Amino acid sequence: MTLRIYNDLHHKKENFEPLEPGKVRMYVCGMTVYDYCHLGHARVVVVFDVVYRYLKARGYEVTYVRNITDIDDKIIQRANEQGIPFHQLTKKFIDAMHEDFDALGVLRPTMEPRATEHLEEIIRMIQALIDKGHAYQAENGDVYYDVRSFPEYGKLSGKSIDDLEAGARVEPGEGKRDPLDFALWKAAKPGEPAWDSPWGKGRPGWHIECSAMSTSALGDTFDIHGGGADLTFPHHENEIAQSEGATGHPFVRYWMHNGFVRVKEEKMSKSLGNFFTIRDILARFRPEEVRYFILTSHYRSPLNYDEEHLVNARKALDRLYTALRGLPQAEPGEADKYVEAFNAAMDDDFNTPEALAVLFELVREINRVRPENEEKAARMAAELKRLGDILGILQEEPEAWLKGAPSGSEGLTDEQIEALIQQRLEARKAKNWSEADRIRDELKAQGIVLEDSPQGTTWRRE
RNA sequence: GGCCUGGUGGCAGAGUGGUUAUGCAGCGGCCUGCAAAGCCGUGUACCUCGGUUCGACUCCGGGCCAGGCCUCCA
Repeated sequence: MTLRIYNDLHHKKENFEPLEPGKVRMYVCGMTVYDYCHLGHARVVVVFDVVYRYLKARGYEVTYVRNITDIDDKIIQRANEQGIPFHQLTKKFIDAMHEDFDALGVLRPTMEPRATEHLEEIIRMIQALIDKGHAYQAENGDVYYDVRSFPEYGKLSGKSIDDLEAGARVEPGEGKRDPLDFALWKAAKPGEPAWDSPWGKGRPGWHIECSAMSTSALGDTFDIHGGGADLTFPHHENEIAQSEGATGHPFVRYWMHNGFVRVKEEKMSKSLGNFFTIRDILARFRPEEVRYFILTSHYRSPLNYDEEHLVNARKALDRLYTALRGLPQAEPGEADKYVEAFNAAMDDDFNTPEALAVLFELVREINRVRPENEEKAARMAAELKRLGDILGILQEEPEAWLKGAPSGSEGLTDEQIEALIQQRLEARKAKNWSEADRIRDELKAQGIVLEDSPQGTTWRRE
């Protein structure tokens, strides 16, 4: 079977063939760290975390690079507002970002390069662009990319230079030869953080850092470049112009962009102010619920944020964990049909909704088999858990999950619940059904669901 | 204005030229002291108008609607 990936460069699914057999080099645009991450950021990192996990599960050796933009206009502005050095601000939000992503079960990338630690590569690439006639220094000291010098400009976003030209704005005092030209190096203004360069003190533009860090880590040409769909233009278009202009080699083989998170049919974004930070959401929902919710829609489709959907995610996960509950440890097996279907779904451009559907089909089979053949059910359950791991779910102890309370909730302790269950057991022995039902109703009112079986009574929080 | 996505059942959300998505919710049954969980069964669907086809939700064209990019944005 062949893995197929929707390549945004050609607007179609293509067979995935890495540059070097058995190895995958992948770069994803990470965060600009001037604030807490919101659900839109969570989607990018979860989506590409699943890509990373699946490629590894498929046997590839994956080098996964996700950068951190730790110097830019917004960072400087925010640091000035707070009266602190910019690196103090970025440290705070890098730490917060790691906390959030770790909570969501996102594996750390192979490398997390920061712009401020790669000035040398950035400067070298800008110099190469100047040497090859793709860039120039303007009178104000800034260095700009000469878009007209790169005939293929627009090939990723499907825009023509002339169309862009019509709508382009010219900011006064920028010194660009052409309104479409973009800054590679920004000359320092008084009081701004600055680094030495052949063009005087200044700092790198946003686009060049990704080109420099990706190619220095992964080579002139690498396999996958990902990011949010809003980066297609101009960020990724500019990356292509910079990297191919500087190296003379093709830059990226497969471009992948994930769709937006929406709130009431509108893009969730900082500028619209309709965003929910990851930590806001994790105060009310468990990380795995958020992760599951993200994976219920295909990565290129829009994802509508709504608390009801998180509640639904919880119920769906309950069903998966219920199938795992109470089965002995076993080696994965007896589920080849489902494993094949799962892989087929993932091979089809990482179709996680389809892959999840396969998991539920496997669950039904486990529940059917369990009464007759617990050993077999256990092997199938182990397979379910292994597949879940590829999506980054189902790794908790089923009992712990099912008894787990939603974040931030209060209520009865486990001990109080167990005590009430004991009381009810006594009542049931005495066939005092009304008392038994009273206790069960009382617990139900507290969000505790009891389940009687021949093996005894189990409970869970709903 | 230019360019790009998408419009599926009560909700969410895949997919396919003629056959059950899946989850939640609903309904009937089994199980249960009664429930819950689970299992079995079941209903509601493919924006609109044309076209291609033996046959289209699925392909093509128009329309309507929604979202996005064209400026920082994951």
